[in-house]
Amino acid sequence: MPQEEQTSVTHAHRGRDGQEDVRYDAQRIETKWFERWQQDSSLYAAEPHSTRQKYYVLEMLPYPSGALHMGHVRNYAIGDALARYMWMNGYNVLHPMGWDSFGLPAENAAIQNNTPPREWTLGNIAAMKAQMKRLGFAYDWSREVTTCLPEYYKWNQWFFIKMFEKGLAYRKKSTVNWCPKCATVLANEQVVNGCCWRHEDTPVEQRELEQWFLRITKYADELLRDLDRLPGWPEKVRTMQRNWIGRSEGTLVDFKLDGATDPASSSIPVFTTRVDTIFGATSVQLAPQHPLVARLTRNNDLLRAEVERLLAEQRKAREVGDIGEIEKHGVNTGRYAINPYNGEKVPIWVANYILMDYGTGAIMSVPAHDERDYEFAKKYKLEIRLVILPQASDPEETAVEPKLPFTTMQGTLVNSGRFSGMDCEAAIRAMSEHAEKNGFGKATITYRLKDWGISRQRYWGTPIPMLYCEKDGIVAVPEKDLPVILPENVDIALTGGSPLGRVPEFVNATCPKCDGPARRETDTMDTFVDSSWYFYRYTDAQNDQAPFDREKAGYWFGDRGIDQYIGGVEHAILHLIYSRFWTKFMRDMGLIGNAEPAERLFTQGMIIKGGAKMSKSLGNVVSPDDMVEHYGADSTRMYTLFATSPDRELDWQDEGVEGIERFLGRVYRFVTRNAARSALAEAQHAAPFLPEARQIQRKLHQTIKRVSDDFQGRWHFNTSIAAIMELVNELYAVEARQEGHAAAGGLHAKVVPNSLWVEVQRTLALLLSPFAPFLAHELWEMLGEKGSLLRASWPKYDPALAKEEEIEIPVQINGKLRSRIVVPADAPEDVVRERALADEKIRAMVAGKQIVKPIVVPGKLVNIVVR
RNA sequence: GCGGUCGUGGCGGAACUGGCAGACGCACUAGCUUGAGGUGCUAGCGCCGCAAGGCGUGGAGGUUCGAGUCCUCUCGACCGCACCA
Repeated sequence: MPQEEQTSVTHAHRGRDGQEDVRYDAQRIETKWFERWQQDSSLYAAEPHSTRQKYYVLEMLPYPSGALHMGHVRNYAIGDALARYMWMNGYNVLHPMGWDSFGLPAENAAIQNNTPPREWTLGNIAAMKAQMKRLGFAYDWSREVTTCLPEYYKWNQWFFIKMFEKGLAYRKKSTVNWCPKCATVLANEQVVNGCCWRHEDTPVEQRELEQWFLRITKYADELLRDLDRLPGWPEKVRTMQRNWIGRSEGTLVDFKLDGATDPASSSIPVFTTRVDTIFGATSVQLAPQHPLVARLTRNNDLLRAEVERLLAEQRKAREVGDIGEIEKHGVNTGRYAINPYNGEKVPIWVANYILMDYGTGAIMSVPAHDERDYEFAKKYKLEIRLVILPQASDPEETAVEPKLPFTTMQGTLVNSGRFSGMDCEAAIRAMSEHAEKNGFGKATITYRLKDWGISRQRYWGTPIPMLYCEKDGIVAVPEKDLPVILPENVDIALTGGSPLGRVPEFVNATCPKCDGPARRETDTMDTFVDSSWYFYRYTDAQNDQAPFDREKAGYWFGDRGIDQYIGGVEHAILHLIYSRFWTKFMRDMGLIGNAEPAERLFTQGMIIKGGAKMSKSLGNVVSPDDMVEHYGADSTRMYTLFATSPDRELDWQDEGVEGIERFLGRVYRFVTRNAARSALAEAQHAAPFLPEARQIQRKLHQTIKRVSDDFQGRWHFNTSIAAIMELVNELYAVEARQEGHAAAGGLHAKVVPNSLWVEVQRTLALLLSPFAPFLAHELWEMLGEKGSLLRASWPKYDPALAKEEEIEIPVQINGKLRSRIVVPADAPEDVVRERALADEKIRAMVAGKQIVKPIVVPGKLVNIVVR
C-alpha cells in the first residue's frame, strides 16, 4: 500500500545544511518593484490597435474620499487578477482607472476644513493613486479620467445640449427635500428618519423647484427588453432593474366629474390593472396632491385642512420609508365621479395612501377585489360589491361566495352588464377595447421608472450649460463656448439656493441669439451623469474635439460593449441603469455601435467584520494602508481573493492575512533554496524519473488546470489559491524526501530532475502573478528571467501529464463506505468490479449475503447492493 | 407582502453535472528547531466511543443502489422592492 510507505520516510527537520533561511521581507520586495514599475509608464498601456484580440476589463471608478477602503481593494484585486491573466493569454488588454470626483463630500470638507473642493479632491486623488500603485494594480494611467476637470465635464455639457436639442432634456417643477436650518436642498440620502442629517431634530420640508430632467422613460421599454439580452449579467441585477423599471399593463379609464363646470377639466383619468372589476368600483380615490383636490376643496376650509393632514401623513411615511405601513386615512369630498361603464355615481375621496407619482394619482376603489380597497372600505363603511366569482372547479357546481377580498384572476364576471360571464383575462381585453371605442379610455402601459431629475442646487458639479434670456427664453450655450467653467473661490456656505447664484460674473451672461442680457443656470448636474459614460472616455481620454473618437471607442466596445465590468451590487440600479440609458442615447446619435455598455457584469460581495459592515461608528474598519504596511500588498490582495469566492460576502479576519503571508513566505523560501539549480546540467544527466518526480509533475499540471479553469469559469479564486498551496505543500514534502535521500547518501540523491524542478518554480511564479504580482516578479527575476510577467505566457497544462495512473476508489456496501481499492485509472468496469469483490474486507462482509447488484461508476466508486 | 441569496467542524470556507463530506487556510495540541522582537519544520485535529463501530451538511418527509447536492413542507439569516392601483 503506497499510503503506508509514505509514513516510513524520515520526516526531516529540514536541516538545510545548517544554512539560515532568508526571511520573506514583503516590504523590501514590494518597494523594489514598486519603484521599478514607477519608472516604466508604458508597462500597462493598452495598444490602440493590435493584431491581438482586444479585452476591456473595467472596475467601477471610486469617489476620491481620501483613502481606499477594503471594498475597493477587493474590487480591484479581482479586476487586476483578470487583467493580468488575459494579458498573459495574449490579449490586448485595456485596464483603466479614473475618479468620480464631483459630489457633496468635497463641499462638506470645504466647509469644515476651509479647503476649496478642488484642492481637497485633487489631493485625495493623488493620495489614492499612490495607494493603488503601492498595491500594484496594473492600470493604464495614460488614460486616467478625472470627472471634475473641465476637459471631462465639458462633454457632460455637450451631451446635455444634444439631449436638449432632441427633447430629451427638459425643465419642469418638482418636489425636493429642503432643510430649513441649512436653508438648502438635501439629497435623498441625506434625509434620515424624515429629518436633516445635520440637524436630526429638524424635519425635512418638501419644496417645489424648477428642475432639469432627462427623459430616460423614453427608453423604458428598451431598457426592460434588453435585460433579456444580457446573459452575462447576474440574474439578481437584472431582476432589480426589472422591478425598478416596473412595467405594468393596464387600462386608463376616464371618470367624469359630476356637475363639472369647467369642461376642460371635467374628467378624472384612473389607471387600473383590473378593469374587469370596474363594475365593483364604489369610490374614486385621489392623491392629496392631485390637481383636482385643490379645486374641490377651494370653498371648504375644513376639508382643505383634512387634506393637508393626509398630505403630511403621506410625506412623513415616505420620508421614513414605510409608506407600505401607513395607516390608511381618507376624507370624502362630497363630490361624485361617474363610472363610464355603467353611468353610476360614486363618491370621490382623498386618501393618504394614493401616490401622485404613480399612474395618474387617482384610482378606482373596488373593495371586493383589492386588499387595500377592502381595508379602506371596511374602515369608512363604503359599499363592497362582488363582481367576480371564483371559477368553479366542477362546471356542474355553482360558484360559491368567495372570502373577501377576492383578488385572484381565476374568476368569472358577474353583475357586470354585457361583460358578465367572461373570465377575467378576456374581460380585461374586451373592456379596454370597449373604452377605446367609446372614447373614455384605452389599454395602457405605465412604468414605475421616472424621468431622471439631474438638477442639484450645489456647487461641486458640472454646470448645466443653459441660459435664460428674457427675449429668447431657454437657450443652450453654443458648443463653441463649452465648457462652461465652474468658477473657483465661490462661497459655498449653506445659506440656501445654488452657490453659483451668488457669483455675478458667472450668472450674468449674454444671450447667443439676441446678444441681450441673459442669466445663466446656476444648478449643477447630478454626479451620476459623470459616471454614465466615463468608460467611453478611457478609449480616447485626451480628445479635445469630441467626447471620444468613434473608431477608438468602436475598437474597444465592438458591438457588445466592455468585456467585463466589475463592481459592487450597490450600483445595480442607479449607475447601471443610467449607463445603459446613456449608451442607448449615444447609439441613437451614431457615436457607438453597441446597445449595451457591458457584455458581462460581475458584482462582488461586501466585506464585513464581526458580522457587521465595516463602519467608523462600529470601529471595525480595516485600513488597507495598515495591512500593506504589516503584511504587504501581495498578502492583502491575495487574502481578499482567498477568504471566499469573489461574489460572496467576505468576513474579514486579520489572522487570515497572516496565513497568506506565511504561504507566500513558504514559496519565497522554496525558490530561494532552489533557484540556483541549473536546468542545463541536469538535462545532460538524464536522471531517472522516480515516482516522486512523476508525482510533482502530475500535481503541477493539475494545478495549472485548476487555476486556469477558475479564470475561465466561476472565478473561484479561493480554490485557485488553495490549489497552488497544495502544490507548494507537495513540493515541501518531496523536497524533504530528496534531502533525506541525500543525507542518507542514497544513490538517487536527486529524486526530481533539475529540469522539472526549474519548470515547477517558473510555473509557480506565473501562476502567482495575477494574485501576488510583487512576489511573482521577484521569483521570476531570481529564476534568471527578465521583463514583466505580463509579457510572459500563461502556462499550458498537459492532460496526459496531469493524469493519474492509479486511483483509489471507495467500495460501499448498501451505500456505506466499507473499503478502498487501488486500480489503474483507466481500468474497465468489469476489472474494477472483480477487484472490489475480491477485496478481503468486502468478501468478509458480503459472505452469506445475496448480492443483488454491484454498481460500478468507473473512476468514482463501487457500491455493492446486498440483501 | 413580493422577488432574490444563503444555512456544512471551534472559525473563514471546499465538494463544477447526485458518487470517499470537511480540500485549502485560521485557531488549537504535540514533537523538533530557533530564539530577547508576532520564527520555521513535521504530525494530529467533525462529534460520540478505549475499541470495533455508530452519528453527522438548520429541521421533517420523499425520490435513488447512493443526497450537502434533486423534490415537498418547514425554521432561520441577509439583501433588494414595496398600499405601484
